[in-house]
Amino acid sequence: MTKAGADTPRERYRAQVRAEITGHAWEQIATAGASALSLNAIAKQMGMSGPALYRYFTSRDDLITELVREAYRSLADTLRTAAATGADLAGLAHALRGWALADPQRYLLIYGTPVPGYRAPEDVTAVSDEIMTTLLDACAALVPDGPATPFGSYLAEHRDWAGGHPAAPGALHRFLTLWTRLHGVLSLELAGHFAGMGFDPAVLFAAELDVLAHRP
Amino acid sequence: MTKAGADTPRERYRAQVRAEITGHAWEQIATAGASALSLNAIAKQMGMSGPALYRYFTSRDDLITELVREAYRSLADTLRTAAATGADLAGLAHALRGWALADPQRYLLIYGTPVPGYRAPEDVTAVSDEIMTTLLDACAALVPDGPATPFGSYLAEHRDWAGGHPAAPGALHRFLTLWTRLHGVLSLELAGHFAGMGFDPAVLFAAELDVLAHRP
DNA sequence: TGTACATCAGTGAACGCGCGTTCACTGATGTAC
DNA sequence: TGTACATCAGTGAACGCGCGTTCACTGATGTAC
Repeated sequence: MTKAGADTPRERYRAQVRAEITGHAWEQIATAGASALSLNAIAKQMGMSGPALYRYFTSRDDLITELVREAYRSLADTLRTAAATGADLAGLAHALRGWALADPQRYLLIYGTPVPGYRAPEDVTAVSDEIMTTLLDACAALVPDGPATPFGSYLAEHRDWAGGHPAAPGALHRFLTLWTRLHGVLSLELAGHFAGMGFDPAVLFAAELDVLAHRP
Repeated sequence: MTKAGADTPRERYRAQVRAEITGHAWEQIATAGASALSLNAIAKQMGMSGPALYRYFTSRDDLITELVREAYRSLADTLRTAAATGADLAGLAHALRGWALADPQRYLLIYGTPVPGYRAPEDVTAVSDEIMTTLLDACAALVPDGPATPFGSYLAEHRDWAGGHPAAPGALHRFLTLWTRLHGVLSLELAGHFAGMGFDPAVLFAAELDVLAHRP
């Protein structure tokens, strides 16, 4: 067969080198941002010639795609693990914040300004959905449910994105505001826009989360 | 004298060419993002040789700085004009949204993922403060004022950023949540993260704004 | 009003750089009998 | 266990490209007497 899951020495070696490449790629992104990612620079760091990387990634875009996949996968795992160990909505939110602060450029790679001309591959939508579902579950588990709101009713009629999730309108509303509000605080913080303002972004984050845990 | 404000034909010509350069720069940014900005490409578009632009900007970073300045200036003017014609907080928010949607990359240039290695110049903070002040004024003008909140009290003790603005704690809280919440919705919308979700981002924006107009 | 001079916008050649990517190749690793 | 062959990781040279930036220059525009 020699298919995807095979575990020959060569396969293992390939996987290891691929991991080493993405490792250096993440370092590079953390330092200089995604637009500065260079295959040749990575090769140099690894003590290899540039063309060698083409054994592992068919192009620069292919490597970026892998990084995007890894980022989504990592966030989804982080949230799923937190949920599995009993975290409620607030716990998930703090897990999200921790994940974002651990590597700002990784967060910004998927939720920041899109790389111009780059289009995310199809298969990340599944992982992206997993992230949403985990958060949506936590919203639905909250009692009391969010009160009936005009926007909640509107969402109940535009819930295709929820993929058949049986969440009540209040939960849908809560999820969307959670997502956008936390992202608002996080992205401004990561971009340095609170620098020198004299308050702790963590307190603002907690305040926004506190509101969300009680009313949408 | 022949100082800054002079209006000789040559000065006017210089100003005009500078404006033409930034015009093409904005087009380029709107198409391919800030990281793809190229002096040579702009020169080609204008039918000039590359080095000619160095008569007008000392470097690529200098041009980007000018664009950042223009963006802040433009947003500050938009909000100030709206406020001067009687717009309340909701009116300002809609002006902000209109400004952002008119040129997404312009919004993202100042509020999106920072260009790696680029540091904004000192003198934009004044314009940035003007933007904040306009919004803070509108928050302070709202009645009833926001209720006393733990975060409001916290901000009252960490209000250096408000630059001596006589806003009550509730107004400070309201301003910060306004900023982060609207940015959260706007930036995700501009980055295309709501694409295919089946609801209208404008409705979400309006819902968030509606909450803010009544309680923080 | 006309001439002499200074200013300055724009050119073209050049420098050095790093990029993504291709290609024909070497040499080591694994497989089949 | 040993030999013949196939696979495949990695190299080095090369291609074409566009970038930011410098420099010595030409020629037009403005200024001073």
